[in-house]
Amino acid sequence: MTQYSAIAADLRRRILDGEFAVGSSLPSEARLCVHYAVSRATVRNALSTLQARYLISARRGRGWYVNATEHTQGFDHMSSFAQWATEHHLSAGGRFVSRDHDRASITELRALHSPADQTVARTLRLRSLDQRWVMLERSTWAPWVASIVDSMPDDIPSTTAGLAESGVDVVFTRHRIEAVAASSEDAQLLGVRRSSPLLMVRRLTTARDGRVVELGEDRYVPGSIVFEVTASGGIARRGAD
Amino acid sequence: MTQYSAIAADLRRRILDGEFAVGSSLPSEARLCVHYAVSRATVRNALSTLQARYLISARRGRGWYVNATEHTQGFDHMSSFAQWATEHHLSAGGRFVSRDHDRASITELRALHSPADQTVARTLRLRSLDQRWVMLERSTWAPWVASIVDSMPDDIPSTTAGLAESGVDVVFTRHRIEAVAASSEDAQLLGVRRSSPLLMVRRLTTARDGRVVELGEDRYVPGSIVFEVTASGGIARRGAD
DNA sequence: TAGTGGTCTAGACCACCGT
DNA sequence: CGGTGGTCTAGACCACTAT
Repeated sequence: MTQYSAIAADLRRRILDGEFAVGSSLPSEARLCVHYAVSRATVRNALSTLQARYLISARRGRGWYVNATEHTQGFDHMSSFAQWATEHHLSAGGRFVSRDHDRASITELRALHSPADQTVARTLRLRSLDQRWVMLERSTWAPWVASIVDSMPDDIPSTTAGLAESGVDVVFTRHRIEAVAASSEDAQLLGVRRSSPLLMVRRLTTARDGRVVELGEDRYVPGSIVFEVTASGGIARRGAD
Repeated sequence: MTQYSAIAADLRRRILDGEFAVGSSLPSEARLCVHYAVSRATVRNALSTLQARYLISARRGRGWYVNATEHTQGFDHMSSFAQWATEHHLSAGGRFVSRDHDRASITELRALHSPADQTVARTLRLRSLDQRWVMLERSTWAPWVASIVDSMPDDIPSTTAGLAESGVDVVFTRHRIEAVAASSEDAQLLGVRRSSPLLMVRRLTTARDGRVVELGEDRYVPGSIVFEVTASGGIARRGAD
């Protein structure tokens, strides 16, 4: 435990305990330096971590103010389905419904940054949360990871963890969120009515070296998972660029 | 322009120009200090701003690596519908369909942090993007802003801007994203079929002093707007807590 | 072992805010 | 004006990574 993270945790606790109410200001950085007996840089490091989570915000010449009493998990911390579940003390499961190899479509090739005439792996996977099927995951895997995906057991709980074991670190994901009507296949596998609303998340995951790993399309049963985002409004609160 | 933001901008330009490819490493912090003739703290401040945008990430003992060449707009920059539209060079419109005063429900009172037996303002508003109706906005306004909302013209393009003119700065918004089926009313106003899928965003907006301003529920026509999030994966890349 | 990023110190000057 | 946060310096020691 570093000093600044201990200070951040303590300040967070004091906010949750009500010592610093929403809308009120924190002690000045100088006072915090004295109180925690550290340098100003360390105090600012602690405050920055709370600011990054939108718990507090600073006003030049005035002080640090409390935005919220709750720590809300934003997309910052969203990674893989399984990782997310673990962090929330839920058990994530998965089962491959089908795995095939196929020629990539032109759209896919462009998205995968792959040369023409490549064979990709296509998978359909049911995913559960606490033993309840809540999501259907359709993935197209880039040729260079297809064999790794092939070798995974049918009930692997996390493909991201499986890839990591093979030395493929997923570091970057872009999510696009939309709403769609359930297809017949969706409805049957997820146990919902046809054309009932599903939350669809299109993902593009990238490895550390920049290569595209997977094109994913997840369809969630409404109510099973809520995507939550906390954002500070106003204009350009972040310092730079 | 501060030094660190200038350095961040320069590094970003060099990444975009291809001098540092995706997956490759940046010069070490020490080299960057020499190159830009600044102290290490300044270099790290610059790198942090790029890291916050998921453009680069660090590996202890190894160096800084380029994640992506693109700057992707995430929810960090999401504020009000109108502000978002303006930033994307789209024209946002709005029209109040109804405005009423009503007793707050118990759920609403708790969410608004309001004492019992308060009268809230309830509004239903159609919102357009480039002259197309794409969203239906149901809002419950806290008692202390109800009169401000009452005084707004029917076709006000941005209630957030209207509130700001009255001295109410919205600084904090929590979004919860789900999928729902269109009700009869939704279908009629948005021009879609009943029970067709809509993207629903529940919002809680808060003023600078911590008071809750609005409870909102937005329903988007699919395809009109895509919510996009870019996130770095891996395990707890952020320092603390 | 040499080089890297992660953390920390003890100062400094500045722009901005309220009085 | 005094107090606040924003930026910056010139060091230091540590944990981790590669060779």
